[in-house]
Amino acid sequence: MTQPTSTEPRRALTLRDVSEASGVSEMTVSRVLRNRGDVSAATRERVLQASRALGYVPNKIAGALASQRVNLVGVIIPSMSNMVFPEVMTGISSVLDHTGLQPVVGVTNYLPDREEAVLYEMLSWRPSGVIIAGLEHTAAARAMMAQAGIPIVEIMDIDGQAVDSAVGISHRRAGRQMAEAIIASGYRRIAFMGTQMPNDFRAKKRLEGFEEALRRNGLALVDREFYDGGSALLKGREMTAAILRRSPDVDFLYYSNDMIGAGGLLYCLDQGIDVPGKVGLAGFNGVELLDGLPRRLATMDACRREIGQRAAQIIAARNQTADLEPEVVELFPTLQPGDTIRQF
Amino acid sequence: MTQPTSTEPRRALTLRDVSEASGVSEMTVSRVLRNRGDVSAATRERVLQASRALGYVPNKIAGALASQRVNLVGVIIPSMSNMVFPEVMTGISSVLDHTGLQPVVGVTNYLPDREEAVLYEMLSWRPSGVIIAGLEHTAAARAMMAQAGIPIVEIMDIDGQAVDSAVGISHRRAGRQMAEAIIASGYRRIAFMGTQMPNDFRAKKRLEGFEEALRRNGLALVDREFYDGGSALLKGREMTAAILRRSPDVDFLYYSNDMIGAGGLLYCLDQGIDVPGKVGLAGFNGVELLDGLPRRLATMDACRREIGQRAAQIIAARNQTADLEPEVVELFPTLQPGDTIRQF
DNA sequence: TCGCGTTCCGTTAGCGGTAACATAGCGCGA
DNA sequence: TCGCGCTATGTTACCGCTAACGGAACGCGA
Repeated sequence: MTQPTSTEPRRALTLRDVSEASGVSEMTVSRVLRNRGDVSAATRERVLQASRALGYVPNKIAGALASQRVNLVGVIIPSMSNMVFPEVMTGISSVLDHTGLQPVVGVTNYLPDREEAVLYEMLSWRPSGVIIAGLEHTAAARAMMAQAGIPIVEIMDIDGQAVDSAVGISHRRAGRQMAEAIIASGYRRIAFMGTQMPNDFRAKKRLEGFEEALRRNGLALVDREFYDGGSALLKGREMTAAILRRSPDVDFLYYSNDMIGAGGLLYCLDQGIDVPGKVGLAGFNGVELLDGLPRRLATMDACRREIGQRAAQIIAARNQTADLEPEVVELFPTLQPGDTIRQF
Repeated sequence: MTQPTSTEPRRALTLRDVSEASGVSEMTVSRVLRNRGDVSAATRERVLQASRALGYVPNKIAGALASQRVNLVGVIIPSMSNMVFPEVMTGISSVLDHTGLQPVVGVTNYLPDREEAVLYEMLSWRPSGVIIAGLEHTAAARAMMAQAGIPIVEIMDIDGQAVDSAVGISHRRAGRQMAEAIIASGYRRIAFMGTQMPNDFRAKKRLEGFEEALRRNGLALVDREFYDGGSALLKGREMTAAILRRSPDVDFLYYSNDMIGAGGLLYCLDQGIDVPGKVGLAGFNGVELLDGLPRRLATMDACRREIGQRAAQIIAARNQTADLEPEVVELFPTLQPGDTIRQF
């Protein structure tokens, strides 16, 4: 037996090293390490011991090239820092963990060009599937996905045309529903606050649905405010202050996400404003943060975890059974009225 | 020119396809696509056109195997959902973006065995480096990192022995500092709230440093409370309520993270408790969430972004220049007293 | 004893790129 | 005109592993 040489990593170990150390062919070592094919218990043990003793780590690059199989699933999302995608990731992982597939994350910062670049980079690793947020992509990105020959699942949104499969909610409908609930509770002078980001298509669709429902009821937004960057909670406070100063007669504040909604809520409570009597508030997403607020903000959960799970299931299924049809899965968010909408 | 066959992805394209379409050798195509070696402007253009027309995406698996170079950096962190690691990721990306290196994230959920598995999986892709949170790992994980022959940077913490390089702060010292500031402000009956997690070594070290400083001043914690799971903001409220009920004479609440600290602060304000007169509060991390709170929680920023940047810089430098020495970089968090510690 | 199916393991030929070297063609000074 | 040194391109030999097939050794029923 050679020296363990724990301090000298020099050349990376290969199957050949393990094969020599255990006196069998490389192929047999490969079989043992992948649990594939018949190997006697005795040799298996011998190989495993040699492998462990040497500290051998298989080279998946070579393996993937030879077998034409990669156990990676690309996940492309716009951001990691806003509470919503981490939960999607949790859903994805919870399903993938049982399948031998592994998620690899890429972040686009809501930039279409960056999305295209990340996608290109991912596809160049020949993953078993791709999960990507949204239905809006550059033409080139769309073409790449169509050509890739692997399952693609577009998540979060279903208001549009999917390249392949899709799992999400209708943000337009979500906006509409919230507007209807607000109107039904008797509010009439409604203002909106949201992000500046031109590429947050889902927020945009929610607002469209919201305004459409207002219009159908003979109403329109009385004021609106946008922000970008910075602490969302703080921005929520600031925008709310600005709106209430500018339009003191508003009776409802609709926020495009819970974080700024929470900021707005804290501001209103600070100011001693009667919530939901004088002013009602609502956000979107159903983040667990809200559970700790002094009053529960009205919101709609976006089914984030389930979206992740369903998307991962589609990839996994398509990977096991070829020729499955693309599918579009619509989920339905539930409205959580909380304590910031008047109840009758 | 053959049909574009936009609907028929069948067999994946290879260099050969592009080579045939453009009438040059595969090697030349490879050179063009990697911008390496001399190629005449004319052929370069021809190759690029053919490549684009076909929608060719290089196979990095084959490329990596042949060149023995992989532009990936493994990043192994315990969680994505607690505000702290996303910012580390931002720091890492901001540096790596300029280097051609790409981060690949793995999440361990604070489980050592899972960390070992994730590390094994990552190393099997032969990355150019690994950034991993913490200094505590299984023996096998430690051995793998020592053997890997690539730069390894352990981040967040420097209270311990690094395998290779490290970038972080001393959590023990951070705890000590906070305790000293609290004591200096005249608080004496101090309680602690934190996570249950036995594997959050950094939180544990902060508490150790904190208690040590108390001891040196003839003090000890008068009460403590632990939680796990659930909405941190809510847990902060609940634990704070429990402590104040159980030990009504406490005059300071030290939280192991800002999120539960924020929950505690909201609770105290709800209850009309005089903060910081009757009760002072402090957290840890310096999350931007705090900016939106009605009162600014005392905290210490953990240098998260800078940790990510420095770690990425080390990997990038080691990748360019072989034989650089391992380094341990200590960063120094600053105490932000906010509005929840008495000032004289 | 023969034949045949099992079990177990080895051999061969790539996977799709790239490093390293080979070579063709050209300009240009002696 | 020759030959040298470029530049632009092609050829060859892998990288480390696995699919597919081959074959030895053995057991067992006829």
